[in-house]
Amino acid sequence: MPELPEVETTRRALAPVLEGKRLARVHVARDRMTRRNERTADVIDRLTGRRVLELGRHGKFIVGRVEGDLRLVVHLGMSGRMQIAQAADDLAPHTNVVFGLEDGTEVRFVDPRTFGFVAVFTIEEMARSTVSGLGPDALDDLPTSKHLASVLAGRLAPIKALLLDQRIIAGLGNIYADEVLHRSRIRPDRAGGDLTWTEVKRLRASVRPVLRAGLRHGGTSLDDLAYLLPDGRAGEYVDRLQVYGRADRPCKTCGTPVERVVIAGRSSHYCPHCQR
DNA sequence: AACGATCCCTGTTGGC
DNA sequence: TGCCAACAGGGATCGT
Repeated sequence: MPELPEVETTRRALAPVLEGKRLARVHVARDRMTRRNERTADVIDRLTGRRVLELGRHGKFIVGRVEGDLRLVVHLGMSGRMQIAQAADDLAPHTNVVFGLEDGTEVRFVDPRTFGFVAVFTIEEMARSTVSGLGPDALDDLPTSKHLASVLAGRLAPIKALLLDQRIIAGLGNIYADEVLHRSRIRPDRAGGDLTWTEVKRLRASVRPVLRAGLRHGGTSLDDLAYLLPDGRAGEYVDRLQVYGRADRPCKTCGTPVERVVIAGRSSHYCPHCQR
């Protein structure tokens, strides 16, 4: 599932291919992918002939600067992945958007479930979009424990749900939220406002190590149909997951069977012995 | 305001 | 064995 480590891995692979290059041709095979713009033609017309100046990221959103004060916003959704290919190469199934460069290189957005999207915004549109409502980036701009404690104070929602709220911290998804909570030794169903100061500090201290570990291993590929690296390789962090997807299997720390519960409509995995 | 539920979408999985 | 319902999940939206 593309979360911060997968998105950052993707961004790092695409940056040298796209930065400074002119988009000669933009093809959209599924209109749903451009639903954040009024019309598909807006995406195509605004990008065609313009150069991508810089490729950045905020949480799970890839945000590129494009000539003409435009922003290219890409979200991989849950099944999206980018491919770097040549124009003559066969198209993979569900290739929904193609960015063609002048030298024949193509960046292809493959997304079977179409939860991902491509948008091109003006600065004004950007300010009205959800991207501007994102909380600080979980890796590059992680809030202090103090700030985190003040945001969590009084909140009754389970900490797992709050970690998934992109307005609080941007970048954690279902997998890494579970992993962060395991490293923090905090049960996912604890009310956010009930965490002690010590627990908030432990939580804060766990976020970046977990994300960096994911990043080091190219992210998490649960199966080869969902997220893959732009070169086609699978992310290998899946082998190092402590709890996510490991229901009824032994906790790697203590051997207690991992439990699976549903919190805020998402499956949550935790060790009932390590996490209190 | 905060929080939970529902929907979107399609490949995969589990049950009968 | 074969079919179909259930499931997975990020984010938008809606109801309470």
